Amino acid sequence: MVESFNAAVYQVVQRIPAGKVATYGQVAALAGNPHSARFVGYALHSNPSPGVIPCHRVVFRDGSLAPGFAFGGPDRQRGLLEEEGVLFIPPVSGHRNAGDPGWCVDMEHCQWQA
DNA sequence: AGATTGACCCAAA
DNA sequence: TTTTGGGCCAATC
Repeated sequence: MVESFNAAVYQVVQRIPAGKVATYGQVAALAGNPHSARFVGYALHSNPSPGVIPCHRVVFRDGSLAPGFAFGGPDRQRGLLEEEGVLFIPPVSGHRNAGDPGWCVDMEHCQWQA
């Protein structure tokens, strides 16, 4: 593997099946850097690769979305995920909700398992 | 050319 | 229980 960490991230994200979602940590680990979840999000933010990367399938560990989504807003993302069959659930108390207090992905049933 | 920030996640104090 | 710090790579100023 000689491709940059960035490229590895893109490969993993594209590998996520429809109707499933992966977390930044999950993608980072599959990319080969379990301790670099930060750069996963940054890679997508900086180099969305000609729109080939389904960033909307990448969510927080809690199931919420990144604060600065780039597809047109978090609303757009929820619609896309729902279209693919991802289940959404209201914010669960006792869980870390980081950014979007609106809706969270049902990680219990929709998290992508490599 | 060098320094800083940036879509995160986990562990320890 | 909450808060702080650490860890990594790449792009941008």
